[in-house]
Amino acid sequence: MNEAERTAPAPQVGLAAVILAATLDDPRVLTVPVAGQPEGRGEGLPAGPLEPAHPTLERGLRAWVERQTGQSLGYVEQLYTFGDRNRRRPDEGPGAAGEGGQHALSVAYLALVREARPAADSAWQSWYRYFPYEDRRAGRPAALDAIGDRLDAWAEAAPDPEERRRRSDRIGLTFGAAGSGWNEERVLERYELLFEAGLVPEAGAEGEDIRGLTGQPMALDHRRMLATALSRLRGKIKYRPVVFELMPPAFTLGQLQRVVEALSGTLLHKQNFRRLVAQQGLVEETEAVTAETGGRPARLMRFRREVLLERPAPGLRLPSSRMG
Amino acid sequence: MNEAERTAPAPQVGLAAVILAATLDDPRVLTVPVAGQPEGRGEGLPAGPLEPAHPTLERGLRAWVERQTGQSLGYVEQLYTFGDRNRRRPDEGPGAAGEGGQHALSVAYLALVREARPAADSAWQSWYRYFPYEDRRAGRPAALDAIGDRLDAWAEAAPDPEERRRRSDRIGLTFGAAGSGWNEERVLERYELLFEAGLVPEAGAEGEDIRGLTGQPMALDHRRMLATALSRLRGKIKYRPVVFELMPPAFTLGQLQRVVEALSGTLLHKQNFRRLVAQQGLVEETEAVTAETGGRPARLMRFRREVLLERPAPGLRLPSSRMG
DNA sequence: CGGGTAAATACTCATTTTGAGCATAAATCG
DNA sequence: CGATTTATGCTCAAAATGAGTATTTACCCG
Repeated sequence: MNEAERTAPAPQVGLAAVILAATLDDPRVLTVPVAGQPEGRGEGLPAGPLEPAHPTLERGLRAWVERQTGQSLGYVEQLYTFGDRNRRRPDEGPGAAGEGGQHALSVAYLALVREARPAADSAWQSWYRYFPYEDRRAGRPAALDAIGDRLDAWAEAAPDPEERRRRSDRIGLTFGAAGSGWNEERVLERYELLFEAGLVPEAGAEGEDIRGLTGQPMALDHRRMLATALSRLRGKIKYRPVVFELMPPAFTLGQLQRVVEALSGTLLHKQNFRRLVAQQGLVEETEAVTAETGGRPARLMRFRREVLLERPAPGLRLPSSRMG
Repeated sequence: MNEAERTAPAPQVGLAAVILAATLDDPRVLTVPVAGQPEGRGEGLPAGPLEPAHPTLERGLRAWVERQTGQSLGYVEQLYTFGDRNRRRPDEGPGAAGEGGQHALSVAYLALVREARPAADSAWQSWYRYFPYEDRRAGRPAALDAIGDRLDAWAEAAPDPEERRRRSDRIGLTFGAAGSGWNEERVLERYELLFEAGLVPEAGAEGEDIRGLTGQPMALDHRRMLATALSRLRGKIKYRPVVFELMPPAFTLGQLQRVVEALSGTLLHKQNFRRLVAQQGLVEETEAVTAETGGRPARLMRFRREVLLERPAPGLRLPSSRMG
């Protein structure tokens, strides 16, 4: 049920799904167990080969997901197509698939769902389990210091000065150096950098401590797919009202903000956030209020679907960071 | 040399390239002749099957392009993976590949190049040849009236009122109805709509006049790939400095603006455009000036590559429209 | 060789859009 | 009741935008 078998004489085409949901404080990803993986890398994404019976790629994907997790998908978009040889471990060399051997492709999809009822073997996991350093809601994660040190060491170890400079520029660019700050969209670039620097188990890193730093690995190249999905979602949220795919039909502005913060991994200025949402016309009030939020009861809102027909590119332009 | 042969028992994986360049007033796409196509649809994109000898998808693509056109590629990014069954003509039904038959996938890439020396059989064509209604630099194209009429007729012809409303909402959304204006990024959505409405030869439309309205068709689903590329490029130009991949090493701000206008299909306010470029720190002056622009000589500028390391998301946020 | 034309470039100005706070309201908890 | 917590309303300065006006410096033309 995964793309591990890569020996057939024709290109193997696999389908994989990054299925995301969000509770108030945790963005979630749906995982399934993957057999035959190295120790500690048994978590993976729902996936399966493209079969002749599948009418389209997307329909094939939905079928696999439903079969493996029982989850039916609403919003789905294609993410990226990964070729296996891109993602060979440095120490593996040409390896199993061999030079001139067969290709294996994975077409990865992003899906956003509301309900999070795990079924069969599947389980919802916080995605910060896989990218702990991406969550800055409680401030800059301490692990970033250690990561920075290791990355710097990697840069220093470059064969020539030219390459050294390239590496440290790249570190600055992706992890935010002096001057330029943290860009929450660069999830994939950060993961790729860690991979190239050999700081993730997928790239051969050993030791338990590495998981504390760079997060839990996944089967095959699934963590890379997840990173791709987070980059896409964190970017898209700004110019398309996709968050609402993750929200219940009625919600408070506070809850909406919590979810956006959970996705982006940063905190937002509350008053400005609600001003933005309001003036964008993204939501409308319902008559109901809820007292479940702790303090003063909040008005329940609903997504205004009409906005899709009105504004050119409605999204949540994440009003500044910091501040509760 | 194209993905026409779709009978093998394993998924056929093809690679296709949308290679774009820009002269001052024309954005260009590199085309090659494709054999065995219906009358008038012999133009296509460089493409070829993924072969075992290709180390990665992207390298395979570069090899095909070089072989077919002699063009070597610089900037390349993956665009989208198309499954063939998505794109079956309504009148064809299950057709050749057959229910339960084999899939054919095409992984399409976008490439941006500077020089435009056509080689072998290839030819550079203005992309507005394929999407004439996308060029608004000389004002709203007159053809849009006729297109609008035909689309409205299609909406009217919907089987039920529900569907009719959906269709006309969609027309308004993509082609710009009252209220919401034209969004230059929706190239793909517009093409898809024309396809579904049967207003392009690829969807079975007959008659010479249709080309005057909706543009020249291409082989297979290549026009769809081109539309995908334009959507991507028109969007990306706003938040990444990709235009410079199309510019010579030194250029004037006027030339830069002409290219951006050519890509986006709209005119920009000159003074604001240069203010934007300047304050974004995207370019720096060279010592040279050129008198080749007509009036007062202009300073030659060059792209500041360092900006990639500084600003989070530098791009050209297209300062307003209208106005020379 | 002086006037007309075409760009390029420099500034101005009113509006909007941001980023940051302050202040008040309405619940719950001890 | 007073402290705490979240929701909501409003203000204000700084920065970004949209739309012009004005000036400079070529070339072209007779």
